[in-house]
Amino acid sequence: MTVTIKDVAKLAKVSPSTVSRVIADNPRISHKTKERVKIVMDELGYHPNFNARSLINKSVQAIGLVLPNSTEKVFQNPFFPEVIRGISKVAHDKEYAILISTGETEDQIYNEVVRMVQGGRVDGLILLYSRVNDKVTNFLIDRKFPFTMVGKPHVNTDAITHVDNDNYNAGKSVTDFLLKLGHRQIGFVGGSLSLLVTVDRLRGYEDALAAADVPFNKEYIVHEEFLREGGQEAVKELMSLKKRPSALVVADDLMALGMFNTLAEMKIKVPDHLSIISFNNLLLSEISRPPLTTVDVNIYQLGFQAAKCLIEKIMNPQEPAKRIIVPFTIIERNSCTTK
Amino acid sequence: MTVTIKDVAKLAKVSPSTVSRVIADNPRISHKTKERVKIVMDELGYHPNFNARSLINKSVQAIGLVLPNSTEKVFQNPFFPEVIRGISKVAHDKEYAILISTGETEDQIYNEVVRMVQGGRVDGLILLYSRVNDKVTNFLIDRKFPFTMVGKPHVNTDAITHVDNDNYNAGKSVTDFLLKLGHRQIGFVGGSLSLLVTVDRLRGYEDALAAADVPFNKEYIVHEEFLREGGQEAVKELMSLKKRPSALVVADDLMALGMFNTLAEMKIKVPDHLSIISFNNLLLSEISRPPLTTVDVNIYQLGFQAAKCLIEKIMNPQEPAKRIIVPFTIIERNSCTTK
DNA sequence: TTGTATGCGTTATCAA
DNA sequence: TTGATAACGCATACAA
Repeated sequence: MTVTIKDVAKLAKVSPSTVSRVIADNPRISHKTKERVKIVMDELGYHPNFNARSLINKSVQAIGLVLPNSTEKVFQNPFFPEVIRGISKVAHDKEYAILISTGETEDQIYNEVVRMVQGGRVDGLILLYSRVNDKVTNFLIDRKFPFTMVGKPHVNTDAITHVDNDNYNAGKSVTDFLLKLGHRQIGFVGGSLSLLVTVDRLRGYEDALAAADVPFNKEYIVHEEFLREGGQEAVKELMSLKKRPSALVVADDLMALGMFNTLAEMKIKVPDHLSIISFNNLLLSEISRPPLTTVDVNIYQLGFQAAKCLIEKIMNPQEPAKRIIVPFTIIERNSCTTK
Repeated sequence: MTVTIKDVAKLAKVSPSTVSRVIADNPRISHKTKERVKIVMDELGYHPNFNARSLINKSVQAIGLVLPNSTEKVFQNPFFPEVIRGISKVAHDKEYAILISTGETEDQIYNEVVRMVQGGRVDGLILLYSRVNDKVTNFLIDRKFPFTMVGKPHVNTDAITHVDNDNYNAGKSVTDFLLKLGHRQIGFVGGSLSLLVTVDRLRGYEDALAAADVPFNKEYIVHEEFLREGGQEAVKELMSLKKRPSALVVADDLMALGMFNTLAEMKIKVPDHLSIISFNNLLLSEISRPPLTTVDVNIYQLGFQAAKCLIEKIMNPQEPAKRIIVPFTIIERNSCTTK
């Protein structure tokens, strides 16, 4: 059916190994036969079989992306396409294929990863999240399988190459920003506490409050999914408090956006009645009404660097673990005002 | 290094073929040995090697997605993540992996596809575009390789399974919509004419004008990329005409959004001075100012159906070619008004 | 510089 | 019900 190395060999009147060497551009093959074989390859439309090759090389020239969740949910948030843009850039340059996980639950994803790795489907993985006690991470460490992480590892931080923002300081800066505007009732809307990004930013938030002698109020802390619905839930909760916050730190632009609808229904105006600062600087943060004051975390770079490090690691297993901190910037728009 | 079928065989005191049969759940193996082998597999942490298996099966349980362009560009438009959401849903259900193309130019993408196909990296492909004289399409037809298309094939329409909107009627409906509002100077901003979606909608637009006895004005037709910049270019061009259009049909929400900035600079108000109706009903069309009147083309379904058909085709090569038309709906918001 | 033989991990065929 | 053997397509050690 498909044309193999043998077909080429036969027609070129050489042995299969010679053809194989021509493909690998082995220097010990005469220029003449190289040419001849190449012509036959073209003629026959020969292309090497990846699976056969991988079987020997133990390399498939592919990297896998592990999402925190089902693609279905995750791709609702423009954060992920944007990381993938960065990843894809280097994958393409280095001629690696990209495989994406599709599992829906944590367990499904774990099993998928195990199959990918053990089955030899990928040479390395990028984890697009960092979670406490993550089975996937533990498995990969255990197997000594090459991977990098967007975010900060829960444990073995120094042994795992990862690309992250300084989320502690980001959380702090953002809170300081609101404090400077005169706010004292500042709410914090994060993702799950099992996500390290939440933990770090929350710590920054707490420390900023403490430094300003603002008492910490547990009721002001809410955790929800990084989706519009998450923002809606969060704001409902916070705005039903007897003492409403006057400003909010929100972990994601999409959540902030979700809040807008709910707040409108409640006749609460942003920023007049409630200041909101969020994270990610997605396109939508620029076009929303009001435009969001947000933290640009440089998503593209996050992906780009993670992919770059991964491929380095794959090509050279001795490559030491790295930590890369991508800088963030507060983009001031119109969702915050003085208290 | 990795544990193979032979290791399991040895420890379970059976032959490798028996182990293989246990994996395949072959009925001719006694329940007893099946259990024994399974225990050993667990013990050793055995997982089948995908590449070896594919070598024989000629099936890799993976589908490839071919983007019209570099991931870098394409993922700026939320259309694609949304199609992928639909695709991913069925891929996951059927246990297929997803590979995405990363090529930047048409030629690079073509070569990538050839390598994917000939190299046996995927069992089938989904083309996320439809283009005139597309090398990729021709190659796949020629090779009789399973693929489906989101969009309408340029040629061999009946022989290629594809999922599309009725873009002719969509273009017509949208133009009628503007005509009913009293507009006569209606501009059309599409993507490249090599994209069939543009061609179809343009025909609908023209026919609607003709039916309403509105003269067709060539100057009112502009073609740009499906990006914000594309919208900006287009609107600059159209608004520099001596006789400006009073309404625009725009091929994509993101383009429409791009127009907003430029129009603001020009002190042209939407919809007061210019009505805009666009396509796709992306999230951003809902939050933009003003919210966009747009056509919901049901992107998720487009992807979902394309994936479903592809996998059917892979599992049964006899499966006849299908055409699936996903319905569209005009979502009226506030970017259009009467003339 | 080139060819032969062997093996990668699995499945399928044939025998037992 | 199970085992031995060949084959999938390619790469490499060893020979020539």
